[in-house]
This record gives sequence, structure tokens and C-alpha cells, in this order.
Amino acid sequence: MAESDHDERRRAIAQVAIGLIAREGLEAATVRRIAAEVGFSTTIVTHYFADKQELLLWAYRAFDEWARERFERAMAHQPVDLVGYLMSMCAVDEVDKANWRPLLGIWDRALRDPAFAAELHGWIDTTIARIAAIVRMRHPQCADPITIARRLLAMVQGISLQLLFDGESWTNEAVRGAIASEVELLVSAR
Amino acid sequence: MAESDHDERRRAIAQVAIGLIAREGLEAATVRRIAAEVGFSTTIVTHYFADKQELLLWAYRAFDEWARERFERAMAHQPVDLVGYLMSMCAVDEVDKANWRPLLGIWDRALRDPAFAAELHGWIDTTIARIAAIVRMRHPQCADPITIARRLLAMVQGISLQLLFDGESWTNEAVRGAIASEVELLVSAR
Amino acid sequence: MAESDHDERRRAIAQVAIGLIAREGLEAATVRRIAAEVGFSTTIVTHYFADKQELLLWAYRAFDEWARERFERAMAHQPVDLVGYLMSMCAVDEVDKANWRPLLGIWDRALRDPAFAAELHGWIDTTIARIAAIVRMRHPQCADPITIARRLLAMVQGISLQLLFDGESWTNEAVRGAIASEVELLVSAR
Amino acid sequence: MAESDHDERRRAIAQVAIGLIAREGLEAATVRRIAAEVGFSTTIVTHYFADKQELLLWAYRAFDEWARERFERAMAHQPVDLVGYLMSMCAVDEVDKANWRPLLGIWDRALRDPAFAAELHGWIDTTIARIAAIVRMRHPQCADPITIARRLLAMVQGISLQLLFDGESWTNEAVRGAIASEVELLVSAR
DNA sequence: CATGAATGAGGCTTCATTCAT
DNA sequence: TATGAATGAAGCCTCATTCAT
Repeated sequence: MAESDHDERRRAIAQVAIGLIAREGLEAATVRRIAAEVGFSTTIVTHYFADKQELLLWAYRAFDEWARERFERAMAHQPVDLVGYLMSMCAVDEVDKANWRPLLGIWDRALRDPAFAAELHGWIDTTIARIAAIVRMRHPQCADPITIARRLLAMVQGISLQLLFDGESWTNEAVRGAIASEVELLVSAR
Repeated sequence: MAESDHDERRRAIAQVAIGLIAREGLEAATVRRIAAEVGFSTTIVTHYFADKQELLLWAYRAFDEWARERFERAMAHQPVDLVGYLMSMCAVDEVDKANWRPLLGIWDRALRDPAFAAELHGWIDTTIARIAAIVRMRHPQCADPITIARRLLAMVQGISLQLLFDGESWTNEAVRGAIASEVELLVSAR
Repeated sequence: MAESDHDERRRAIAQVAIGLIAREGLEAATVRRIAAEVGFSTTIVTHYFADKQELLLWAYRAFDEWARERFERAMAHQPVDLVGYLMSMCAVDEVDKANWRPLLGIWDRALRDPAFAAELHGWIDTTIARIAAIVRMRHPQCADPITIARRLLAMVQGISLQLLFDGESWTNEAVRGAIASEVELLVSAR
Repeated sequence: MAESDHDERRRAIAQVAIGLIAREGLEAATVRRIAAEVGFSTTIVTHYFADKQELLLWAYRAFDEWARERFERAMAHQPVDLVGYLMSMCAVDEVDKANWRPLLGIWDRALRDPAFAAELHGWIDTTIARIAAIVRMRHPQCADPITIARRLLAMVQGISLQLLFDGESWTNEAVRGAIASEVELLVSAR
């Protein structure tokens, strides 16, 4: 399909963009740099994307994709492991950090750009729903899995933020311990 | 003193910058815009700051200042209220949000700019030390106040991040409840 | 060829630059002025040259080109006329002056800028080699044509310098007489 | 005298300027840099000089001063040594080079700036008169000492130019030999 | 599908100068 | 005599984008 070729290309370009953002920040991700890394002319961007904004949205969606894969992998694991899933979301190793790093700039943009805000809200809702689904599955007695999930996500975000700035601030064991105790606290008697 | 006039002016300009960043983002905080808001010519910025970077560092330090004042206010309160202090750090109301909002862009920059990274590390260390000081004061039995403080800060950051994106995601009561239970969990038997 | 169009354009812009330098000096040759004289937007310069430095190097090379043509013309003349060639290098008429005039600023720059220094060294070496070639051809008995050539070039430069500052300081006959006697002195018994 | 203090100060500032020009070129000699090296505020320049132009003229006159001293030293030498004097004018050692180096930029400026052109013409006339005076003294039989002096000056300038660009291009002996043979040629039978 | 040419706006910084003190 | 504050103009460069090919 021509259609899918088009999308394929878009995804490839977006992937280059996200890598660039991760390495050098949102402001380094100029049309020129992206085009240069893809190996094409700058006009390629205008050709495949209406806008730089659209390109960045595609780039951002790569993060969603990564999150989705991670969730599916967690669900495939038997028995489903809530703590393990939450840990896999944190910026514990270099690969994870590379996925978190571009987010700060995009989140900052989302504070003012409605299109990015919508995208971000979607991601938050989906992520919470995923965590809640696992909570419901493993701890059916829980009264309010959504609220629990929101709090667990906050913890994941808070820890990841610190890990981004200082990779030594949390050991893997510390992260796991914190998440485990948090899960226990939340799913137990309320 | 000429000296303090100089610094006074610098602070004023930095304040304008931080407001601009909060409202329109780091990339909107151009020298031109800042100068325009201050009501002077562009060159005024070069007059008072060696660099745009220096200006932004001054702007960032305004956040430190705000944090310091908040801490002192908390310490003045008797008895010192750990949960209250942590809550006061969250982006719960509009004023707090205005203080958090410029941070995302600056944090993003800190991921690549050593000067900002240093500033950020300093802030994190100081903040953790402050929280730990209160923990030590109120719960002398705690084995490792620093680790506890780090985890509490992660929670504050995680919650604030969500509040920035969606002010409705956490009610004040939800924030207070979460923090209170977290504190209780951490300071109790370990 | 797209390639040659590119170079063609570069040469055209460089030519405009060299004219501007000749008329108003190196410091008047700003990107803005050059672009204005070319009749295009400022960005055209960045489009065709990586740098202003690169543009100036192209401009300087126009002088090389002019020197080369002059040499070839001299060699085409039969019998090859050393004194005539040296005279053609001097800033005797308005056209020659226009070619010498931009050089002072560029030479000054060459005192500190390695790229220009390299260019200048190349020009000196080539010019000396050319003069030496004629010396060798016309006066095979000469022991050290290179040294002779270097001294003849010094004379050409010294005279041209004075002519630039005061067009009346040397009549054409005076220049010719000086060069002729110098040549005779140098090629005769040693 | 207040007057002479004023002039003293002017000379001091001009000296700093000339040093800066020698080291980093005419365009580096900004009011700011000069003031910084003098150790005063920038407004000092406006205070002691009507203009930056006036400052540069004072700076240029330092070269005249150097030339005058050199000439007087030569005249004090007995018997007066024409070849020695001409050699002392060339950029043979580092000190001499430091005196020649700022000239290129100023000469370039003289091509377009009448005030500098006048200054330069004055210097050329004076220099030629000085050389001619020695020629007349040592070789009274010479028909046209002025023309001879002009040609000798051209040689000095040409050689110095080459020495500025490439300190290895002429050994001291080569310079002396060239000047000596030139003098002999010019003062002998005509 | 892909390009190079060209643009207008704007980025930060530096300049020489003036003014009030 | 000397200063710091402030300016307007201009410096080079980079941006995202459009257009004709």
C-alpha cells in the first residue's frame, strides 16, 4: 500500500527525531538536523508532515508505542507481576533513560500546546488504566484501583525523574523495595 | 550600595524571565521578550548579565529562593508539620503551579547543560536535607531519614507533575491523604 | 550541472564582496551589505557559504584568479617580457589599484587568521615561482632565480603600496625604470 | 600643567591601543577592550578623545614617534650609516615586527579615511625626507636624492611586508645584502 | 518522490556613544 | 575626573517554511 509506505516513512523519520531529542534535546531537533540524520533534504519533512508540530507528535507517539509493548510483555508474563511491570516503567537502565529523556522537553511543551496536552492526557489515562487492570487482576479486593494506579504512576514518575538527573540516586533494589512496599500499602486494608 | 542595586536589578530581570517562562515556556524567554517586558532595551540584559545562560541561572535560583522561604515558614510553624510541609511543596494551587511550571523546561535543559545540572543537584540535595531534618525531628526513631526523604520527594515530584498536566487529577484531600499514608508507612516499623 | 551553477553563484557573490571590500573596506563587507548588493535576502549567503569566512576566502581567491590570468597573458606574449610582467603586477592604473585595494585588509587579517595566512602563503609561493620561471627562461645564467624573484616581488609590493596611497608618487616611467634597473642589477654578474 | 597631564594620559591610552592592535588586529581594538586594558571605564575614552577615530589617530602617531627615535639614533651614529638605517626600518626582529603589524590595518583604513590618509602621507614624506637627507650627506654627487629615497623606502616596505607574513622569508643577511646592493646601484653612476 | 533556492523573522551578542551623577 | 546605566544599530547566524522544478 502506498498509504502504509507513507506511514512507514513517517515512523522512520519520527524515530530519528526522538533519538535526536533524547541525545540533544528538543531544541536541537530542528528540521535541518532531522533531515540530515535521515539522509534526505529538509523539504522531506514538509512533504511527509504538514508541520514540524505534526512530526513531533509522531515522535512523541513512539513513546506510547514503547509503553504499549512493555505492557504487553508484562501481561504475557505468568503470573502477571505488578511490581515487575512498574519497575520496567522506571528509568532504571540506560535504555529506559533514553526513553524517558525526550519526555521532559515534550511535557514542557504540553504545558502550553493543546495538541501535546491531549496526547499526554491520553497517555496518562491509558497508563493508569493498564496499571489498574493489573491491580484488579491481582488484588480483586481493592476498592479503587484507578486511584491506586494514579498514585503508583506518580511514584514511578517521581523516581524516574530523580534517576534521570542522577543515575546513582536510586539503586535497582531501592526502586524495587520502594515500589513493593508501596504496592503492599495500597492494596492492603484501607 | 551600587553593588546591591546591581543585584536588585538582576533579580528583577530574572523575575520577569521566570514569569515569562512560566507563562510561555523556556523558548519564549528570548532576550528581546524579556527586555520588552522589563521595559528597557535589549542591551540591558547584556549589561547586567554576561550571558543569557547567566540570566537563566538567576531565574532558576528564584525557585530555590521560593523553596527556602517555604521551608522556613514550615519550620516556624509549631509543632513542625511534615505532611503540611510536603503538601506545601506540591503544585496544589495556582500559585504553586506557577512556580513549578517553569521547572520542566529548565530540568530538561539540565539534562544536557552542566551548569543547570549542578544547580539542580544542589536543589535536590538541599531539599532532601530539609525533609530529612524534619523527619529526624519528628520521628527520631527512623533509621535512614535521607532515604525516606528521597522517597517522599519523589512522591511530591510525581504528584506535582500530574497536577501540572491535569489540575483535576488530584484533589487537595487526595494529595494530603497520599502523603500522610506515605509518611506513616515510612516512619513506622522498618 | 547543478554543481557548477552552485559554484557559479558563489563566484558571483564573492565578486560582489570583493568589489565592496575594494570600495569600502573589509569591515564594510557585512553579510547584509553583500546580500543587498547581490539583490537577495541575507540568508542567501548562508545558503551558499558555510560561513562568512568561507565567503571571504572565495573573495580572496578572486585575486589569485586575476594574478593567474595576468601571468598567462604575459607568457603568451613573445618574447616573454619580464619587466612588462612585473609592471603589469603593479598598481599602476585604476583597474590594478582596484585589485590591490582589497588586499590590505585581507593581508591584515592574514596576520592573525590561519586560513587566510595559508591562502596568502600559497599566493606568495606561486607568484615567486612564476617570476622565477621567467627569470630562468630569459636569463639562464642566473644562479638563484628564486631569491631574485623574491626581491623583485618585494619591489612590486613596495611600489604598489605607495601607489595605493598616492597615485602620483610614481609615474609609469618611474616604475618601469626602477623595475628595469633592478632586473638588470640582479641578473647581471653576481 | 593640566594640559600635559591630559596629553600624557592620552598617550598612555593610545599606547595600550597600539599594543592591542598589534596583537589582535584593528577590529579587536574596541573601546571596551582598550578601556579594560587601561583599567578604566569605557567612558574614559569619550572623556579623553572626542571620538574613537581620534584615539586611533593618536595610536597611529605612536608609530611616527618610533620612526623619529630610530632616525635620531641613526643620525647620532658616526659615520651615519645609510644601509644600517634602512635595515633598522625593516621588520627584521620581533620588536620591529610588533611595530609594523598594526600598520596594515591602519593603512587599509587610510585608503578610505581622509584623516588617516593625511597622517600616512605625512609619514611617507617625512620618511623619504629623512632617507634623502642621509643620501645627500653620504653621497653628495647624487642627482635626485628624493627619488632614490622613495625607491629605497619601497624596498623597505616590500621586504617588511614579506617578513610580516613569513619571518623566514628573508634572513638578516639577505636583507642587508639586498639593501646594500640597492644603495650601491642607486648612488653610483646614473 | 524529492530537491535546491530563497525567504522573513528572529536568535544572541557586540559595538560606539550619550546621559545623569 | 570618572562612572555605570542605557541605547539603537548592527553584527552573524539559524530557524521553519514555501516555491518551482
